[in-house]
Amino acid sequence: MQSFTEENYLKIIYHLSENNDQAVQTNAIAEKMQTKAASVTDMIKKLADKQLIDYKKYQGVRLTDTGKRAAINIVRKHRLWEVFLVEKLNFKWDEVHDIAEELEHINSAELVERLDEFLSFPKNDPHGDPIPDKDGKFDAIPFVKLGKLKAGDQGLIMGVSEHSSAFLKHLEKLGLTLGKTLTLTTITDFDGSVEIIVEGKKISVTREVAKHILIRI
Amino acid sequence: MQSFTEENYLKIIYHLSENNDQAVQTNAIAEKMQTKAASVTDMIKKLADKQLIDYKKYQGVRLTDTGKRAAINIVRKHRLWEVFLVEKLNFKWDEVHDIAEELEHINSAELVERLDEFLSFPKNDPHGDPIPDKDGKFDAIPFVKLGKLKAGDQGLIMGVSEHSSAFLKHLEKLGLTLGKTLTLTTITDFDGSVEIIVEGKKISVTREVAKHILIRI
DNA sequence: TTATTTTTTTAGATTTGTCTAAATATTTAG
DNA sequence: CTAAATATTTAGACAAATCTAAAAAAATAA
Ligand SMILES: [Mn+2]
Ligand SMILES: [Mn+2]
Ligand SMILES: [Mn+2]
Ligand SMILES: [Mn+2]
Repeated sequence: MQSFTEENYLKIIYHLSENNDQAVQTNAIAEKMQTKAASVTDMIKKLADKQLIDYKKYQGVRLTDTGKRAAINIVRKHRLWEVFLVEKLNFKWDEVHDIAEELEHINSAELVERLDEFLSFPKNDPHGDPIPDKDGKFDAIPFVKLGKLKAGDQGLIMGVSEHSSAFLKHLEKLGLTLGKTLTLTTITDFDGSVEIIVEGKKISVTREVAKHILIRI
Repeated sequence: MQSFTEENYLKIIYHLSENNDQAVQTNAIAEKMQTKAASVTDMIKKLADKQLIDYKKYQGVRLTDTGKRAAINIVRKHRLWEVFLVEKLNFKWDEVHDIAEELEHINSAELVERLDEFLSFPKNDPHGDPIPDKDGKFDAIPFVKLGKLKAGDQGLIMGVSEHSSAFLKHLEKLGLTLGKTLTLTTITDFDGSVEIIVEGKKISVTREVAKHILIRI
């Protein structure tokens, strides 16, 4: 079994290598963990000793199969707890992340399976992210970022790539929640902001925001 | 905020002083914490520095008001999570304690209040123990231990004073679960075991078991 | 291809919670 | 009331996770 800290490192390494199979750099981990590179090097050695990552000095790290399985299990728990908090305890989607950061470390396979069942085996969490099944399998639905759409394109909001409370509250206020259909009308060259229509209403969205909205066409 | 370890010490000190207002001894804490007396002395000093306990060398410890409030809040969380596990996730009463030992440290006042509401503000946990409310208040229902009843006495099983899985499974097998009515027919002088009638069936219960069954007459 | 910048690692300390062994205080028994 | 037994504390050490400062390697630029 891993400590909380080890689990957090594994999860962060997993997320950093999720969308590209490069080795993950010490500094990237340090930034996400909000710690110093020297501390990361220490922990990296420990995880390598435990065969949870492959590591060669100065070459960055990669999760081993065992490490990846452990990381995905933590992600699974995180997302299931988020569903629980939103669906059963009526939290809003911007309120659940920090609590799930704690709950994801609770250690009971039986608990996770029963929670999954209690929630009727949800496929996605409140932010649209896929929930891995017991065996770590999940299908990543393909998406395009709103910022990459062209004028006239139409699509469905299926997720976000930024999970801060501030960002999620902002989307909520704009009415840009999961499942909503939108049409892109104009792209402003000047500042990269986009005009969209959602439920008949015209909305302007800055480039920074558009970058983090995931669309299925 | 306290560390997990500090919280566990507070909870144990609370339970050790629950039924008598004596100061709690170092060795008693050490036994419950499954650690050494020297370690307890170290932690005691730390908790005293934080004004969570009153401590004079060689004199044992007492919770301060702040310490007691913190301890009761942990107990509240423990018991609410146990209700959740039994009522919502269909765990048995002998399976929930260890998981609740972890869940009780999750840190979110909002979560606790919403969980309480989700469970319809339960008054007792699956073992009959009272659940303190938000302000730490609860009423301890008076009870007599089965081992102290006299022949002919009748009563209701309202709790247990031993929470090991082995003990709870044993009770379950005997049909001695919360809410059952029983009548004591005979006390055996020889070994202190008692004969009882539950739902028409005659059962013999050893002294050791009878000592841990709480009865309301 | 050298020099500069960036990244990573090492060395040595610190904090938290624990331990063993030894010293000291308190309680119990004779 | 003294001696023995028990309970508690101190001293000194250790493992985990972190830090700062300095050294070393790698990447980038001139
Ligand atoms: Mn999250
Ligand atoms: Mn999420
Ligand atoms: Mn319990
Ligand atoms: Mn209980």
